[in-house]
Amino acid sequence: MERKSFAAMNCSVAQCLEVVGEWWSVLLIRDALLGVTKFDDFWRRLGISKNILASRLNHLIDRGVMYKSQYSTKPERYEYLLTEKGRDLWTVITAMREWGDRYEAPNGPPVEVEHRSCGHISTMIPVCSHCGERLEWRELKMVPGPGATEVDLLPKDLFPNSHDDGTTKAGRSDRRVV
Amino acid sequence: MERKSFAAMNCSVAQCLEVVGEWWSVLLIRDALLGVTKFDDFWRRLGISKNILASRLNHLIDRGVMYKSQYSTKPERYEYLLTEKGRDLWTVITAMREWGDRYEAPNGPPVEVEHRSCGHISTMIPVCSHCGERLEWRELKMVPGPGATEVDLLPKDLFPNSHDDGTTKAGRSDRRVV
DNA sequence: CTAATTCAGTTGCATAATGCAACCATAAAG
DNA sequence: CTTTATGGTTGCATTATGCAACTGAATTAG
Repeated sequence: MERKSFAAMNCSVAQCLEVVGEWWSVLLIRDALLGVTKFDDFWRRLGISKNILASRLNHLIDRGVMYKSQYSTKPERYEYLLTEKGRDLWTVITAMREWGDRYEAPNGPPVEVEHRSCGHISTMIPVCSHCGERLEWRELKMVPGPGATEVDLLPKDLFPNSHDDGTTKAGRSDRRVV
Repeated sequence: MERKSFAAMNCSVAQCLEVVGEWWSVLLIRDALLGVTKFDDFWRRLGISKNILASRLNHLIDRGVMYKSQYSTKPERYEYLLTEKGRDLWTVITAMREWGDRYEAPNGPPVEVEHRSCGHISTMIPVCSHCGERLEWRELKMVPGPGATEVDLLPKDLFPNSHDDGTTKAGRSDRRVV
């Protein structure tokens, strides 16, 4: 009875969790984004067990989020660096940090962000890639994308364009959208 | 030897994980954002064990992310709804979904987002709350905020303003920033 | 009127996942 | 020559997770 994997779900959120959803993984990415690279530094900063740390780092490497780079030959030593795929998780980490700042930081944000190019403290405002207006949750409507498979079992009217007439793009399958 | 808690870390990312970092929690929020409200619907859509589901829902309620609302009196039944605190996690979920779309969706995004007010498929562009320019990770500089405590053990030059002269805002403690 | 179904869980048990501490190995430092 | 720094591995104890069976109240089917 191993822990159930999210890999079979046809959902990008689930796929993201499959990569960074384990305990500690997000904090490793956070620290890596701050510039931490060495096994011992991760270990000391986080207070994580060494076996778990090794396991997480290897998983992140397997999934292409980090890679090992040799920084010493005599005692053969490697540092752990983020790939572009890993660095692109900064939006996820930043969204989490800002949510935590708003709801779980009674003494105020422990860390703030300065936008170098304008020199001011900054938060991340989400705007629409098409019209540039600020995005609000209620303005968003989920629709099936090119990778969609089935749409049954979804709450009614979330996908009003699909009447389940059998003409779903990718045909029938045992997979589920979202 | 229980699973180590992140609660003692003075970091908003860790606090967020403390609320939604457990296995399944993020998928529950995702489905709740899609309009799923009933115990059985979560169970069927996710394939989660009922005991885990009950435990996660109660945790989310304890942390103020969801609440129970009675929708039937005769068989006393409740639905699970997101609070504003919970709905505000949409940025985190969306950032995860877009990352998954980019790196873990070989057949294309299973779900896309339409921006109702402009009518087009949209992605979330992060812009600076001060200058409105698009934010890039390399343009961001982490600085201690009002809730900062200690800054030792941090990678050098990440907090160049603090020379650890003992005048840190909140004084000495065993806590660590970030 | 009885049986099956729906909804919302709870309980028991087996198997992973996690945490701790001890240990290993190389090289540099004192 | 012993200690320290770095980067792990191994063993064992404790949690967390998953599965299936069960409870219980009310509604629906036959």
